[in-house]
Amino acid sequence: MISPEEFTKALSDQTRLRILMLLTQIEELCVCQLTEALEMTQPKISRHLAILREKEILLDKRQDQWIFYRLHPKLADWCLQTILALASGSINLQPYKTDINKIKTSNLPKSLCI
Amino acid sequence: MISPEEFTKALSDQTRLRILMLLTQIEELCVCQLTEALEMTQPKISRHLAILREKEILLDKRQDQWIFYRLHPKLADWCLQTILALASGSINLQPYKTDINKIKTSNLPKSLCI
DNA sequence: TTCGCATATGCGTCAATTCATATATCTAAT
DNA sequence: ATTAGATATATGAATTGACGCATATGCGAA
Repeated sequence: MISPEEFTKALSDQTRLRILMLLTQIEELCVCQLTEALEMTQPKISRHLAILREKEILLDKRQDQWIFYRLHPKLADWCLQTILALASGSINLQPYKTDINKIKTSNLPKSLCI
Repeated sequence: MISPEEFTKALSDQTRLRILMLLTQIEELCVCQLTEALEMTQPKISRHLAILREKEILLDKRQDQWIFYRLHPKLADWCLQTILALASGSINLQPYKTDINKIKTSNLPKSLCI
């Protein structure tokens, strides 16, 4: 079980916050969607995802050629409540607000388009 | 107004978390009480208090020879909710649990004893 | 097997953070 | 004004953290 200190350290980076805030609004996202929405290099996104995955804050799953990330379904309740409280303060601020809009207006990975 | 990123950075240190968790349980505490309960040097406690004070997460008030700290009464609701969510996951864990017991069994600053 | 796409990791560097120690400041009391 | 107690700040060493770039891995298609 993650400690409060490890948890807050995992949240104490804007890139990781932006990823987490998006995942409170949109159930799952693949690396390429995050790379596009946050306008960052793929290795940078991937490295931050690895930190959140190793702490079991996010869960990854491969689907075809993409790897999708979502909030870990077994996340402790206090962790989820913390993330949701941060989201309530973030989603109307930049850059978080714009991130969400970008994701919602962007295309899904090809194979998921019907 | 503090940004989500600044706020999570302010929480991402065990000493600062221990101070904050105590202040969710006990309305106000002076520096010497914190120094004693956390068993840390006074400059170390003072430096971490300064970080929380500069971010307006804590408010200080002088009373006689002591300076008391408490959660800032104008703290944004999402900040308070975040701190309370962390507290719900922390107060039964070490070292947070023991910190609270130490404070409750320790003496108050002299002038406050009736 | 080889190619191409999506994602992950290794490494060197630079910036930020923390700590211990020493010292300064502030207040109250003498 | 001096002293003592409480708290704050400055400094420098050591650690940690994030980044860019290059490269590796994993998988499906040809």
